Amino acid sequence: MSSPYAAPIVGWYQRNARDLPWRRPDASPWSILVSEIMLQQTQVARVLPAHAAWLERWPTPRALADATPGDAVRQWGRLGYPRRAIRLHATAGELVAKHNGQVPSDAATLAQLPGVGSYTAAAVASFAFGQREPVLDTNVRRVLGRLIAGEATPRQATSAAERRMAEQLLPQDGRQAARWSVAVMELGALICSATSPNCQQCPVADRCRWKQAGSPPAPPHRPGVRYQGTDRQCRGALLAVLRATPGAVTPDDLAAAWPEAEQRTRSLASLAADGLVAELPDGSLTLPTASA
DNA sequence: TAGGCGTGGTT
DNA sequence: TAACCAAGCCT
Repeated sequence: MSSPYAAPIVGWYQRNARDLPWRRPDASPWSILVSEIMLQQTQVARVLPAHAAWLERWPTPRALADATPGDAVRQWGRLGYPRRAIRLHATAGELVAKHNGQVPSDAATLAQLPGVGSYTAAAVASFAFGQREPVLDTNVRRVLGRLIAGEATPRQATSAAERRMAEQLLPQDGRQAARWSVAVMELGALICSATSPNCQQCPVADRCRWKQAGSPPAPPHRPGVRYQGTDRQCRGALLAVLRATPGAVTPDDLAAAWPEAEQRTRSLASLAADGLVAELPDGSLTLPTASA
């Protein structure tokens, strides 16, 4: 083990880890990639059924690439951030076109896929292929931030110091590095949570700088962003109509879902720019049926 | 780099 | 109950 934290945290993980489909030994890289995309800003409990249904329908990248982007958006359902469905479909196409239908094993190649950023690239390289990559998600950042820096919550942007710290803590062996990363993530999800950490159950509470400092609260952050009445809500309402309707919908159908015309028009344009909506020659709207 | 981007569970 | 939060990405 490469740090005094590894043994207690990995040991805790082996006793307390949830049994999740994408963690099973027989999980394919594709299954793991799909899970990582779905888990972006989305709770595990909501991802579980969506992931199972997605893999049942599209067990391989090639299967998804043969579907339309609209199929992907419909299957995505109400998971949120439907651009993820469009980008996952586009990724499937790239895997077929450039990677022989396979998920690449190195983080740099993964990071070039649409919808795959630094976190997801590292997670797939590590969890699916045992590559030695630091996996820095919000859980890891919070756990290490508390444990070592003594701060309640991470800053908004990942700092170079955080990357150095994650790198230094990472075991040398790739498989052990993956086990360490998933263990820290799980600790952050189950014990060292954002709002109500359960330090009584924490395997490293005796060496946590944040706890030693008396668990000081996080500094106040910027006023929360509203949702009611935003373009986001409008986009969601319009897309819900499109998902629920086989074939095309009329502009009147959309007007019924969101009466405010100016905002509706603007949101529809942004959905089209994202490749989430297509306009037919007769002026009706559909989910995209070909590559955007 | 700050802000936009969905949806639902939790407190 | 109105925030807050949830395995981020992109521009």
